[in-house]
Amino acid sequence: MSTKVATLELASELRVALMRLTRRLRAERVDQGVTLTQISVLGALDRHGAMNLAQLAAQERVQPPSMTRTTAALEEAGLVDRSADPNDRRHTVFQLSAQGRQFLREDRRRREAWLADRLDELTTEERVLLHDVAPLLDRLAQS
Amino acid sequence: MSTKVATLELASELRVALMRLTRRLRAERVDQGVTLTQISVLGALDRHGAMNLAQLAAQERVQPPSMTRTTAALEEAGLVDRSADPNDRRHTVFQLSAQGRQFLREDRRRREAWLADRLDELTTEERVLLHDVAPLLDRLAQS
DNA sequence: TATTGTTATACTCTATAACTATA
DNA sequence: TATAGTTATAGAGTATAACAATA
Repeated sequence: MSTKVATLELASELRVALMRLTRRLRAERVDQGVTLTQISVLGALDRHGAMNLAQLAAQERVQPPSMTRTTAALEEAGLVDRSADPNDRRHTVFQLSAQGRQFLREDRRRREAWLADRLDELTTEERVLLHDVAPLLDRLAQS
Repeated sequence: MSTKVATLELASELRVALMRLTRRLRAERVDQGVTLTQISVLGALDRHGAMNLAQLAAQERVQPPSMTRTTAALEEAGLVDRSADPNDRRHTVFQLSAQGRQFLREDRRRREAWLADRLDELTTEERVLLHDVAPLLDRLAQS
């Protein structure tokens, strides 16, 4: 089936492009000391409010031990607060600290500087294309 | 400027989506023992023929020491051959071995299985979108 | 001296397995 | 027993700095 072949080729092209761009992005972390993964968690807490570790791990599609590391780093940096859920003390609830909120606010102006600069060089059509494709990529990641 | 704000938001959405999907893809490596990064290098050697280490590193947008690791793993797996360039013995030329070529041939049928399955669930329009965006992502990675 | 590639070292991100605390 | 989270351990992928071999 030629449709299937096209799909396999597309999968290959797409994956290679994704890897290269992700690698490039990781090299461009703007703020030393706060990684892209950590910023992603801060953004999730900002969008969805306080969450426990399992919820954060599910949201970010990582295993709990990976999230333990990320939240530990964020807590040490003073960007999130942790508290035990009074109803079930096995749950650890994380939320943005005032400093974390401030970080996101400041970061919003300068983050993604490299990618934004590249996007500015694109045509309007290309930006529309990327805008349309972002939620699709996210859906693929969560399927 | 609202255009600039939109660009920053787009950069953020796009980056988060890229990270999640890349993470998901890395978790789905089909063939145990050969990683996605290694397959990417095999593909580059297949497309562009023999290359030295610096050329491979530039092609994959990594630093030379990173590529040294990758080629060492591929050589140990018997998937690439190395030889000294007779004209300049500082250059190490890498090429696909017969086994590496065979690996790519077999892999072509089964690789990207997870992503291909997901892509098959998409509409034709969505696949067209991804097909159009793949080279754009690659261009961004190389800019 | 300059260039190519490797080695030494370290950090990020991820995972699985085993453990602790709580329910 | 079952669940939530942490710790221990490991491996892939990346980087910079220092080095060896070759030009």
